[in-house]
Amino acid sequence: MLQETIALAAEQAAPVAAGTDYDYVRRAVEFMTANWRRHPEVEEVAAHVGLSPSHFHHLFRRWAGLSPNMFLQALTIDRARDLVRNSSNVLDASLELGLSGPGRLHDLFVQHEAMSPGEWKIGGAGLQIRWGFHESPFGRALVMTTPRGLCGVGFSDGDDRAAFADMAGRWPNAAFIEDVASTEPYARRAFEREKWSPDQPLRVVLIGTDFQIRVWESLLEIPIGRADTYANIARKLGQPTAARAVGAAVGRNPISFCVPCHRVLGKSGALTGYHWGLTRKQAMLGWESGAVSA
DNA sequence: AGGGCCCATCGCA
DNA sequence: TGCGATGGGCCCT
Repeated sequence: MLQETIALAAEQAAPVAAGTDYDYVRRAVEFMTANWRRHPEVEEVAAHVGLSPSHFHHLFRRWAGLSPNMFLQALTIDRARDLVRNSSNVLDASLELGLSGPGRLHDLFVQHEAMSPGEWKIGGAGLQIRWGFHESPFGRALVMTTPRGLCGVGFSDGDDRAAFADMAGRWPNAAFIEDVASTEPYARRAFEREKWSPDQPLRVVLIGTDFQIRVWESLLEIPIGRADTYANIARKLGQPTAARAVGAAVGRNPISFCVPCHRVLGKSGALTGYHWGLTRKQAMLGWESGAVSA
Protein backbone atom coordinates (compact mmCIF):
# COMPACT_ATOMS: atom_id res chain seq x y z
CA MET A 1 0.00 0.00 0.00
CA LEU A 2 2.74 2.38 0.95
CA GLN A 3 4.72 1.37 -2.09
CA GLU A 4 1.71 2.03 -4.21
CA THR A 5 1.39 5.50 -2.75
CA ILE A 6 5.02 6.23 -3.44
CA ALA A 7 4.70 4.98 -7.00
CA LEU A 8 1.74 7.25 -7.55
CA ALA A 9 3.53 10.26 -6.15
CA ALA A 10 6.40 9.59 -8.52
CA GLU A 11 4.08 9.93 -11.48
CA GLN A 12 3.41 13.56 -10.85
CA ALA A 13 6.31 14.53 -13.08
CA ALA A 14 4.41 14.02 -16.32
CA PRO A 15 2.50 17.08 -17.48
CA VAL A 16 -0.83 16.81 -19.26
CA ALA A 17 -2.36 19.36 -21.58
CA ALA A 18 -3.56 22.05 -19.20
CA GLY A 19 -7.08 23.37 -19.00
CA THR A 20 -8.90 20.10 -19.62
CA ASP A 21 -11.14 18.51 -17.03
CA TYR A 22 -8.85 15.54 -16.84
CA ASP A 23 -5.94 17.72 -15.88
CA TYR A 24 -7.80 18.73 -12.72
CA VAL A 25 -8.99 15.21 -12.10
CA ARG A 26 -5.50 13.83 -12.45
CA ARG A 27 -4.06 16.28 -9.96
CA ALA A 28 -6.92 15.66 -7.54
CA VAL A 29 -6.43 11.90 -7.75
CA GLU A 30 -2.69 12.25 -7.21
CA PHE A 31 -3.20 14.50 -4.23
CA MET A 32 -5.84 12.30 -2.64
CA THR A 33 -3.71 9.20 -3.15
CA ALA A 34 -0.60 10.83 -1.74
CA ASN A 35 -2.58 11.95 1.34
CA TRP A 36 -5.02 9.08 1.73
CA ARG A 37 -3.90 8.52 5.31
CA ARG A 38 -5.28 11.91 6.37
CA HIS A 39 -8.58 11.61 4.48
CA PRO A 40 -8.39 15.19 3.22
CA GLU A 41 -11.64 17.13 3.00
CA VAL A 42 -13.04 18.05 -0.39
CA GLU A 43 -12.27 21.68 0.32
CA GLU A 44 -8.61 20.92 0.73
CA VAL A 45 -8.44 18.91 -2.49
CA ALA A 46 -10.20 21.69 -4.38
CA ALA A 47 -7.75 24.23 -3.02
CA HIS A 48 -4.84 22.03 -3.99
CA VAL A 49 -5.89 21.87 -7.63
CA GLY A 50 -6.69 25.56 -7.64
CA LEU A 51 -10.48 25.53 -7.80
CA SER A 52 -13.19 26.76 -5.46
CA PRO A 53 -15.14 23.95 -3.80
CA SER A 54 -18.19 24.67 -5.94
CA HIS A 55 -16.21 24.71 -9.18
CA PHE A 56 -14.55 21.50 -8.10
CA HIS A 57 -17.93 19.93 -7.43
CA HIS A 58 -19.27 21.12 -10.75
CA LEU A 59 -16.29 19.79 -12.64
CA PHE A 60 -16.69 16.32 -11.19
CA ARG A 61 -20.37 16.26 -11.96
CA ARG A 62 -19.59 17.15 -15.53
CA TRP A 63 -16.67 14.77 -15.83
CA ALA A 64 -18.00 11.60 -14.19
CA GLY A 65 -21.56 12.31 -13.10
CA LEU A 66 -20.34 11.97 -9.53
CA SER A 67 -19.84 14.30 -6.63
CA PRO A 68 -16.24 14.65 -5.49
CA ASN A 69 -17.10 12.79 -2.31
CA MET A 70 -18.51 9.82 -4.19
CA PHE A 71 -15.56 9.84 -6.49
CA LEU A 72 -13.23 9.88 -3.52
CA GLN A 73 -15.08 6.96 -2.06
CA ALA A 74 -14.71 5.07 -5.30
CA LEU A 75 -10.95 5.33 -5.00
CA THR A 76 -10.53 3.69 -1.63
CA ILE A 77 -8.91 0.31 -1.34
CA ASP A 78 -11.99 -1.07 0.38
CA ARG A 79 -14.09 -0.10 -2.55
CA ALA A 80 -11.62 -1.81 -4.88
CA ARG A 81 -11.87 -4.93 -2.76
CA ASP A 82 -15.63 -4.81 -3.09
CA LEU A 83 -15.38 -4.58 -6.84
CA VAL A 84 -13.28 -7.71 -6.86
CA ARG A 85 -15.29 -9.60 -4.29
CA ASN A 86 -18.57 -8.99 -6.05
CA SER A 87 -17.33 -9.46 -9.55
CA SER A 88 -17.57 -13.21 -9.87
CA ASN A 89 -21.09 -13.35 -8.48
CA VAL A 90 -22.28 -10.58 -10.71
CA LEU A 91 -20.52 -12.10 -13.67
CA ASP A 92 -21.99 -15.52 -13.03
CA ALA A 93 -25.43 -14.01 -12.63
CA SER A 94 -25.19 -12.08 -15.85
CA LEU A 95 -23.94 -15.15 -17.68
CA GLU A 96 -26.89 -17.14 -16.42
CA LEU A 97 -29.25 -14.45 -17.58
CA GLY A 98 -27.57 -14.36 -20.96
CA LEU A 99 -26.66 -10.75 -20.46
CA SER A 100 -22.95 -11.15 -20.94
CA GLY A 101 -21.01 -10.47 -24.08
CA PRO A 102 -22.12 -7.63 -26.30
CA GLY A 103 -25.26 -6.72 -24.42
CA ARG A 104 -24.77 -5.05 -21.05
CA LEU A 105 -26.49 -2.02 -19.73
CA HIS A 106 -24.44 1.16 -19.64
CA ASP A 107 -21.33 -0.39 -21.06
CA LEU A 108 -19.28 0.41 -24.10
CA PHE A 109 -20.38 -2.20 -26.61
CA VAL A 110 -17.46 -3.78 -28.34
CA GLN A 111 -17.58 -6.13 -31.27
CA HIS A 112 -14.23 -7.79 -31.69
CA GLU A 113 -12.35 -9.97 -34.07
CA ALA A 114 -8.90 -11.43 -33.66
CA MET A 115 -5.82 -11.17 -35.83
CA SER A 116 -3.21 -13.78 -34.99
CA PRO A 117 0.55 -13.20 -35.35
CA GLY A 118 0.68 -15.37 -38.46
CA GLU A 119 -1.99 -13.32 -40.08
CA TRP A 120 -0.37 -9.95 -39.55
CA LYS A 121 3.33 -10.75 -39.40
CA ILE A 122 3.68 -12.86 -42.50
CA GLY A 123 1.33 -10.86 -44.63
CA GLY A 124 2.45 -7.83 -42.65
CA ALA A 125 3.29 -5.63 -45.57
CA GLY A 126 -0.44 -5.10 -45.98
CA LEU A 127 -1.19 -3.78 -42.52
CA GLN A 128 -1.93 -0.07 -42.74
CA ILE A 129 -2.60 1.77 -39.52
CA ARG A 130 -4.13 5.22 -39.42
CA TRP A 131 -3.61 7.28 -36.32
CA GLY A 132 -4.51 10.54 -34.64
CA PHE A 133 -4.58 12.28 -31.27
CA HIS A 134 -7.89 13.24 -29.63
CA GLU A 135 -9.02 14.73 -26.35
CA SER A 136 -10.60 12.24 -23.98
CA PRO A 137 -11.85 12.12 -20.39
CA PHE A 138 -8.48 10.62 -19.50
CA GLY A 139 -6.22 13.07 -21.26
CA ARG A 140 -4.82 13.14 -24.74
CA ALA A 141 -5.53 9.84 -26.45
CA LEU A 142 -3.72 8.27 -29.38
CA VAL A 143 -6.17 6.32 -31.51
CA MET A 144 -5.08 3.79 -34.14
CA THR A 145 -7.26 2.00 -36.66
CA THR A 146 -7.07 -0.59 -39.40
CA PRO A 147 -9.72 -1.04 -42.08
CA ARG A 148 -11.10 -3.84 -39.90
CA GLY A 149 -11.54 -1.65 -36.83
CA LEU A 150 -9.91 0.00 -33.88
CA CYS A 151 -6.56 -1.63 -33.09
CA GLY A 152 -4.93 0.73 -30.59
CA VAL A 153 -5.64 3.31 -27.91
CA GLY A 154 -2.88 4.89 -25.86
CA PHE A 155 -2.36 8.10 -23.92
CA SER A 156 0.07 10.98 -24.00
CA ASP A 157 1.20 12.74 -20.87
CA GLY A 158 2.68 15.69 -22.68
CA ASP A 159 4.99 13.71 -24.96
CA ASP A 160 3.10 12.74 -28.10
CA ARG A 161 6.18 11.30 -29.73
CA ALA A 162 6.76 8.93 -26.83
CA ALA A 163 3.14 7.80 -26.90
CA PHE A 164 3.33 7.21 -30.63
CA ALA A 165 6.61 5.31 -30.32
CA ASP A 166 5.09 3.16 -27.58
CA MET A 167 2.12 2.20 -29.71
CA ALA A 168 3.83 1.98 -33.09
CA GLY A 169 6.55 -0.25 -31.66
CA ARG A 170 3.96 -2.93 -31.10
CA TRP A 171 3.57 -3.45 -34.84
CA PRO A 172 7.01 -2.73 -36.25
CA ASN A 173 6.13 -3.98 -39.73
CA ALA A 174 3.05 -1.88 -40.23
CA ALA A 175 2.76 1.29 -42.29
CA PHE A 176 1.55 4.27 -40.26
CA ILE A 177 -0.49 7.08 -41.72
CA GLU A 178 -1.51 10.14 -39.74
CA ASP A 179 -5.20 10.63 -40.43
CA VAL A 180 -7.10 12.40 -37.67
CA ALA A 181 -10.27 12.61 -39.71
CA SER A 182 -10.59 8.84 -39.91
CA THR A 183 -9.73 8.17 -36.26
CA GLU A 184 -12.06 10.86 -34.94
CA PRO A 185 -15.28 8.82 -35.18
CA TYR A 186 -13.64 6.01 -33.23
CA ALA A 187 -12.51 8.40 -30.53
CA ARG A 188 -16.00 9.83 -30.16
CA ARG A 189 -17.63 6.43 -30.16
CA ALA A 190 -15.22 5.21 -27.49
CA PHE A 191 -15.13 8.15 -25.12
CA GLU A 192 -18.55 9.78 -25.39
CA ARG A 193 -20.93 7.88 -23.20
CA GLU A 194 -23.98 9.16 -25.09
CA LYS A 195 -22.73 7.26 -28.12
CA TRP A 196 -22.55 3.91 -26.34
CA SER A 197 -25.26 1.75 -27.81
CA PRO A 198 -25.76 -1.92 -28.62
CA ASP A 199 -26.96 -0.88 -32.05
CA GLN A 200 -23.66 0.83 -32.79
CA PRO A 201 -20.98 -1.41 -31.30
CA LEU A 202 -17.40 -0.28 -31.48
CA ARG A 203 -15.54 -2.40 -33.98
CA VAL A 204 -12.25 -3.61 -32.57
CA VAL A 205 -9.42 -5.78 -33.91
CA LEU A 206 -7.30 -7.69 -31.41
CA ILE A 207 -3.79 -8.16 -32.77
CA GLY A 208 -1.70 -10.52 -30.69
CA THR A 209 -0.72 -14.09 -29.88
CA ASP A 210 -3.40 -16.68 -29.21
CA PHE A 211 -2.88 -16.49 -25.46
CA GLN A 212 -3.01 -12.69 -25.42
CA ILE A 213 -6.20 -12.70 -27.42
CA ARG A 214 -7.82 -15.16 -25.01
CA VAL A 215 -6.87 -12.90 -22.11
CA TRP A 216 -8.09 -9.73 -23.83
CA GLU A 217 -11.37 -11.40 -24.76
CA SER A 218 -11.90 -12.27 -21.12
CA LEU A 219 -11.39 -8.61 -20.22
CA LEU A 220 -14.35 -7.76 -22.41
CA GLU A 221 -16.48 -9.94 -20.14
CA ILE A 222 -15.88 -7.76 -17.07
CA PRO A 223 -18.88 -5.47 -16.70
CA ILE A 224 -18.41 -1.76 -16.22
CA GLY A 225 -18.29 -0.81 -12.56
CA ARG A 226 -16.77 -4.15 -11.66
CA ALA A 227 -13.29 -5.59 -11.49
CA ASP A 228 -11.61 -8.96 -11.69
CA THR A 229 -8.23 -10.31 -10.62
CA TYR A 230 -5.31 -11.74 -12.54
CA ALA A 231 -5.64 -15.01 -10.66
CA ASN A 232 -9.34 -15.32 -11.39
CA ILE A 233 -8.84 -14.69 -15.08
CA ALA A 234 -6.17 -17.37 -15.14
CA ARG A 235 -8.60 -19.75 -13.51
CA LYS A 236 -11.31 -18.91 -16.01
CA LEU A 237 -8.91 -19.64 -18.85
CA GLY A 238 -8.32 -23.09 -17.39
CA GLN A 239 -4.75 -22.25 -16.34
CA PRO A 240 -5.03 -21.51 -12.63
CA THR A 241 -1.26 -21.21 -12.12
CA ALA A 242 -0.77 -18.69 -14.91
CA ALA A 243 -1.78 -15.55 -13.02
CA ARG A 244 1.50 -13.89 -13.75
CA ALA A 245 1.37 -14.71 -17.43
CA VAL A 246 -2.10 -13.20 -17.44
CA GLY A 247 -0.64 -10.07 -15.87
CA ALA A 248 1.94 -9.83 -18.60
CA ALA A 249 -0.70 -10.27 -21.30
CA VAL A 250 -3.04 -7.75 -19.72
CA GLY A 251 -0.14 -5.31 -19.63
CA ARG A 252 0.29 -5.72 -23.40
CA ASN A 253 -3.31 -4.83 -24.19
CA PRO A 254 -3.02 -2.38 -27.08
CA ILE A 255 -6.56 -1.00 -26.86
CA SER A 256 -6.54 0.76 -23.54
CA PHE A 257 -9.91 1.63 -22.01
CA CYS A 258 -11.98 -0.01 -24.80
CA VAL A 259 -10.59 -3.40 -23.83
CA PRO A 260 -10.93 -2.72 -20.12
CA CYS A 261 -7.60 -3.80 -18.69
CA HIS A 262 -8.09 -1.12 -16.03
CA ARG A 263 -10.72 -3.42 -14.48
CA VAL A 264 -8.12 -5.96 -13.38
CA LEU A 265 -6.73 -5.65 -9.87
CA GLY A 266 -4.47 -7.71 -7.67
CA LYS A 267 -6.10 -10.33 -5.50
CA SER A 268 -5.86 -8.01 -2.48
CA GLY A 269 -7.72 -5.28 -4.31
CA ALA A 270 -4.52 -3.33 -4.86
CA LEU A 271 -4.28 -1.50 -8.15
CA THR A 272 -0.99 -3.27 -9.01
CA GLY A 273 -0.03 -1.67 -12.32
CA TYR A 274 -1.17 0.16 -15.41
CA HIS A 275 0.80 0.76 -18.56
CA TRP A 276 -0.43 4.36 -18.86
CA GLY A 277 -0.01 5.18 -15.17
CA LEU A 278 -1.85 4.12 -12.01
CA THR A 279 -3.43 7.56 -11.68
CA ARG A 280 -5.16 7.06 -14.99
CA LYS A 281 -6.33 3.60 -13.92
CA GLN A 282 -7.89 5.09 -10.79
CA ALA A 283 -9.50 7.83 -12.81
CA MET A 284 -11.05 5.31 -15.18
CA LEU A 285 -12.45 3.23 -12.33
CA GLY A 286 -13.85 6.34 -10.64
CA TRP A 287 -15.33 7.62 -13.87
CA GLU A 288 -16.96 4.25 -14.50
CA SER A 289 -18.50 4.10 -11.07
CA GLY A 290 -20.23 7.30 -12.14
CA ALA A 291 -21.39 5.70 -15.37
CA VAL A 292 -22.91 2.78 -13.48
CA SER A 293 -24.78 4.84 -10.94
CA ALA A 294 -26.06 7.27 -13.58
C1' DA B 1 14.89 -25.76 -30.81
C1' DG B 2 16.22 -23.97 -26.59
C1' DG B 3 18.37 -20.87 -22.85
C1' DG B 4 17.92 -16.54 -20.40
C1' DC B 5 15.50 -12.75 -18.87
C1' DC B 6 11.52 -9.86 -18.01
C1' DC B 7 6.70 -9.32 -16.12
C1' DA B 8 0.64 -4.98 -14.37
C1' DT B 9 1.16 -12.32 -9.65
C1' DC B 10 0.62 -15.15 -5.72
C1' DG B 11 1.16 -17.60 -1.47
C1' DC B 12 3.78 -19.04 2.19
C1' DA B 13 7.28 -18.59 6.07
C1' DT C 1 8.79 -8.37 4.23
C1' DG C 2 11.23 -11.62 1.26
C1' DC C 3 11.48 -15.39 -1.84
C1' DG C 4 10.47 -19.03 -4.91
C1' DA C 5 7.21 -21.06 -8.35
C1' DT C 6 5.04 -19.96 -12.23
C1' DG C 7 3.72 -19.42 -17.67
C1' DG C 8 4.15 -16.63 -21.72
C1' DG C 9 6.79 -13.60 -24.79
C1' DC C 10 10.90 -12.08 -26.82
C1' DC C 11 15.50 -12.02 -28.13
C1' DC C 12 19.52 -14.32 -28.81
C1' DT C 13 22.34 -18.40 -30.05
